[in-house]
Amino acid sequence: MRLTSKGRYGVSAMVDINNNGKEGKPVTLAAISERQFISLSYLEQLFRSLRAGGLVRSIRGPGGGYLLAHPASEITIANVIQAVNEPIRTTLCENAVRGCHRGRRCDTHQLWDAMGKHIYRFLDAVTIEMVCQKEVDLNNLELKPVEDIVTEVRMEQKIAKVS
Amino acid sequence: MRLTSKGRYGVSAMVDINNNGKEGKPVTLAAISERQFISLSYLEQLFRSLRAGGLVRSIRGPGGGYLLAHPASEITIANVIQAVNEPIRTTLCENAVRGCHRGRRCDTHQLWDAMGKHIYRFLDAVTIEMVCQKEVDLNNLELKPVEDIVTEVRMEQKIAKVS
DNA sequence: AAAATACTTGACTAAAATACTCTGGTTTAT
DNA sequence: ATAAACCAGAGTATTTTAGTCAAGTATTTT
Repeated sequence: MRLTSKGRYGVSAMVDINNNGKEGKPVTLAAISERQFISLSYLEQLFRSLRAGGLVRSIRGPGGGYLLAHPASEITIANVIQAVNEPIRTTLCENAVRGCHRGRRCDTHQLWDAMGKHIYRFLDAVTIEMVCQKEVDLNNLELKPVEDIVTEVRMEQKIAKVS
Repeated sequence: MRLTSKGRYGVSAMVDINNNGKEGKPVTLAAISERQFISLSYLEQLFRSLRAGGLVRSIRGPGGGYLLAHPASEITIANVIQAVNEPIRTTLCENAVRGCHRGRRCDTHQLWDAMGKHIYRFLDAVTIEMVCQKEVDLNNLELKPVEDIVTEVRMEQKIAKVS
């Protein structure tokens, strides 16, 4: 999983649908484009991925648009980010089995592995619905135990920004 | 704070010094270069930042090298990553005071803010010493309460990779 | 004093990734 | 039929990153 502004846009779009597509009315990409300041072409690209990931379904023709494929309470931020990003290519660090450099597991492997799990646990605990409900305190969530996290982590380039 | 492979290299180098510079002996960049597979030139660039950040001190001349400026138990991963990365330029999201787009705080602002804090709390809880002590379980750390976190968060491009 | 070792600094560059845009479709409701 | 709306792939400009190069300066050992 990569966290990029593509993922950010994906989440914004999903939240927009949940906020504006009440009563089963589909939301058009043109409407999302205006509200979220995302170009239509780029949205089309994003929704291609979201649709392939089973997160939205579309209704074609005039009056059509997009709907969430599941209740907002069942779609996590991790789901969205995973959907819009391509599968990963290994770059710096080989996978956990092979070790990091030339068969030797690097001294910091555990650290980056733990960090990735830590991030994932957060993103997996937050749903689209929670983002829409402003009163939810995202700073004190109940996270799933680490044992339930099945991901394997790699650190690549940019990761986050905390000034 | 950005998490990049530059930060990764920085942490590797700091861990290397702690592991190999016992008894107050300085560690040369050439030695780190060999052990960690980082080019000497690039290490020089990294250590310029680490030194400016007060994390290492140098001893010049033959027999010289670098020492940790503080005990490994007092240097956090957040410290290292902060030191090697340039100050941040705002791109997508304005700061917390100004709002996100044209004065309007975006619907997902809280989410990315909370995510940044979540990541920071982890990196601030892990010290160089902990990374060196393989028996520490980084997956179940005691984190500082959110109230004590003074950072402000922005999401930019790539953020993390969790396959 | 000379020489070797090692740190210091700034500028520069190549490669990769990202964030889009563009063009041309196809489907479906009215 | 027509228009709204989705679908798809290729392509491109920008940004960022990772890393190099060249030319120093400081310190210790011999």
